[in-house]
Amino acid sequence: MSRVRCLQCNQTENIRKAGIIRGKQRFYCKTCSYHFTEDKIEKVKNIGPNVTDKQVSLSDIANASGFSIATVSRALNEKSDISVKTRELIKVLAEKMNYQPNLLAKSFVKQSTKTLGVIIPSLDTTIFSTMLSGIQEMAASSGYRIIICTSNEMYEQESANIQALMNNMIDGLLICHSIQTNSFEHLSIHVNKRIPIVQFYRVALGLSISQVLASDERGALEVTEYLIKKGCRKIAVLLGPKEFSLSQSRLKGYKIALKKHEINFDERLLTYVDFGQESVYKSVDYWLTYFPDVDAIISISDKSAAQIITKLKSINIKVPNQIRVVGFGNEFVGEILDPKLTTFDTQTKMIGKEASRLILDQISSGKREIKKLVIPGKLIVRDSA
Amino acid sequence: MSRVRCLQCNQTENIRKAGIIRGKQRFYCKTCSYHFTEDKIEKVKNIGPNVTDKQVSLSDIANASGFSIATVSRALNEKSDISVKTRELIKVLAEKMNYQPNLLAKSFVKQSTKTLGVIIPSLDTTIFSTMLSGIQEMAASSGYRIIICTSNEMYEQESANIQALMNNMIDGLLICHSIQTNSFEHLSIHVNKRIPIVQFYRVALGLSISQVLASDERGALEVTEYLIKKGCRKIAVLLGPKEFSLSQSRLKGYKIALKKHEINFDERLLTYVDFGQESVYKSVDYWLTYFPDVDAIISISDKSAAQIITKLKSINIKVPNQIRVVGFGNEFVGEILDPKLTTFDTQTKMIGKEASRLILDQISSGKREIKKLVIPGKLIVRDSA
DNA sequence: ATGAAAGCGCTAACAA
DNA sequence: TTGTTAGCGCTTTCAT
Repeated sequence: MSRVRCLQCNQTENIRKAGIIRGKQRFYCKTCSYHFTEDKIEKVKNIGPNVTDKQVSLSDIANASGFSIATVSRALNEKSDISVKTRELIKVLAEKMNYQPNLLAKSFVKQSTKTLGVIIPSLDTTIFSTMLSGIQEMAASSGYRIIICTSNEMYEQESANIQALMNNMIDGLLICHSIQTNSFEHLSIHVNKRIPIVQFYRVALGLSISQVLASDERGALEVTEYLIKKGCRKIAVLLGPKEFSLSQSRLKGYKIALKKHEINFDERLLTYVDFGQESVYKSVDYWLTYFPDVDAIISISDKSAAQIITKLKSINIKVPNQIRVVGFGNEFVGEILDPKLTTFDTQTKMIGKEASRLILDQISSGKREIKKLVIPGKLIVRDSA
Repeated sequence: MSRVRCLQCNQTENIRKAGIIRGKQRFYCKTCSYHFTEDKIEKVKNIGPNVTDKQVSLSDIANASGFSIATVSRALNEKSDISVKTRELIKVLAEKMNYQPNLLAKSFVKQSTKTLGVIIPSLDTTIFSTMLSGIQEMAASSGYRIIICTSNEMYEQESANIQALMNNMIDGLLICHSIQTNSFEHLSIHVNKRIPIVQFYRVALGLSISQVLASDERGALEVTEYLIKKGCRKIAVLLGPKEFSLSQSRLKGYKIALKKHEINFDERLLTYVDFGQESVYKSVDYWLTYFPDVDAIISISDKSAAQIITKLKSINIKVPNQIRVVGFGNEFVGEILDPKLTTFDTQTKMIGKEASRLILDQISSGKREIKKLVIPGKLIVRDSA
């Protein structure tokens, strides 16, 4: 059996040799129809697990200094009830012996890891990694690390991750639910535990857990009003999956704006997509076929907005002249689009930051003050609307 | 003193009230000149730290069942030397008592956390979060979690993070160096420790540490040759910071291609940027001023390529007719650019995956086989070149 | 100011 | 098959 592993599908089965290219063996993976070369895998040397020497522990320093373990611990932790002389002596010795505290032992006795757990649906979506960045920044500024788990939008994985993390691995949990998640017992059973929890971005209603949300409703309202003021009357909306609280909030804001300006709400102007390019393109086709007089499109994300504009341009519809397009999220892609994208900045990073701050507050205070925070966003007017 | 905190700069000083808007108090932060409202901060209730009840431990189950702690441990860990009857009995009891193992204690006695440490320069750059995604996927498939630290491109932070993580917090370390990092003692001192290390993307030469790299040299060579075949003779290159091994590798590939096709290398066609839009725009201005006959630009990243194209369009230079542009990385932005971006796909996610695989192999085998892996990429031909 | 000793929850070697 | 015991490295209480 071939020991070569496909670089694409990661299997060792069904690999065939496929000629030599530039002096290197080329392979073909039948499973995923992928050609590749083993391009420069150099095995330099094979040193054994020759761990140099054992980590020095408090007891080693105790032995070397003649003091007890307790005293050494006190000296190294800057406790007050110790003579300056002893403390300095021990610190110098520890330095010389290259002492490194075993954080695992420390965490164990304190039952605290100085680590936050974060569960997000995916790392491939800008919006999540941006929130993650905010979380990380805030956490780091308080000396906390973060441990990341992804649910891949699946309930099972989300649930398993919660369980694992809550078993003393972390001091606090930040969670953004998967699409699949629509029951919340896996979370609610942890509500009264030592470890605090904060939900962000996609949250469950009715749980006694702090939350940090984007201003979806208000955002949709502002965006819609802006378009109405520009003269639009037939405003289509591209939403995410129907069950999404996010879709519902945005829809609500949209409806309020319409009502306020006495425009009839037409359900048929809404489409619900799964974020794939396919479904976005389909939506555009659908609108143009059944509602050729559509004069604006509000998109669930900047990425989808970009796809919408690309699609419209490909069939020679002018943006914003014929159809105005607005996105959500203020991602980089909006800046380089042609025309530049008008978008509602949901302050994604701030959501992460605030969620992080909320949980750090709970950890340091020991209080379980339940807060619901809505991060205000703002409309970024550019050229597409 | 005001207790309101600025949503932008995160301070409580210098906050002024600034009128009422839609029934909500509006504020102004003098420090960072930012207006905001406290938009819907609801304090729902303030429950104390009423931890329901202590976590049940092995000893609780031992007491309840009449068996010893050791037997309970064996039963719950599916060890063989235990009667089926006892095992089932204990498992049922544990379930009933809602036992959850204390992972921290487990990690402590095993000195293994089933966690990989990852140090990356930033979470705000697509390329890093994409690699992270690859790392995470591979790790999760082997039951490992990942703990993320960012260096923010600073040596100090990188060094501190290495130190913290290597103190028994993790089973393996994956590191992508910061720009600032140009000495590597902070890493080399850990080479012979129990915890294996793998460098990826930005690596140090001369250390006995496994590495996973993008095929920068080959990529630049392919890209350059492609442009030459299209008839380009005056090919400018936008590089990252000069000290970057990445910049050097790409430069090398570029030079080889020129030499092969007997085109003179002109150092003045190179610019070195810091990834900011400013420096990219400046580069374009520079080329157009001093080398108006430039017929192609190779960019360090797709993001910069996008900025280059935006800039060229703004001064009515046609891409690819007058100047061809090629990016690196195959990011989403390239697909929606107009014209669509020709780019070299460095297989960013694969780099993460392979780095992760490498370290998992080292962990499970206990071997320290030092490998250098170059992940092959491929040219994606679209419209910009 | 310092030391002795208990204990955190679990695993594993050894004994029975 | 089951129990006893030591111990992982550290913190902390209680003596001295």
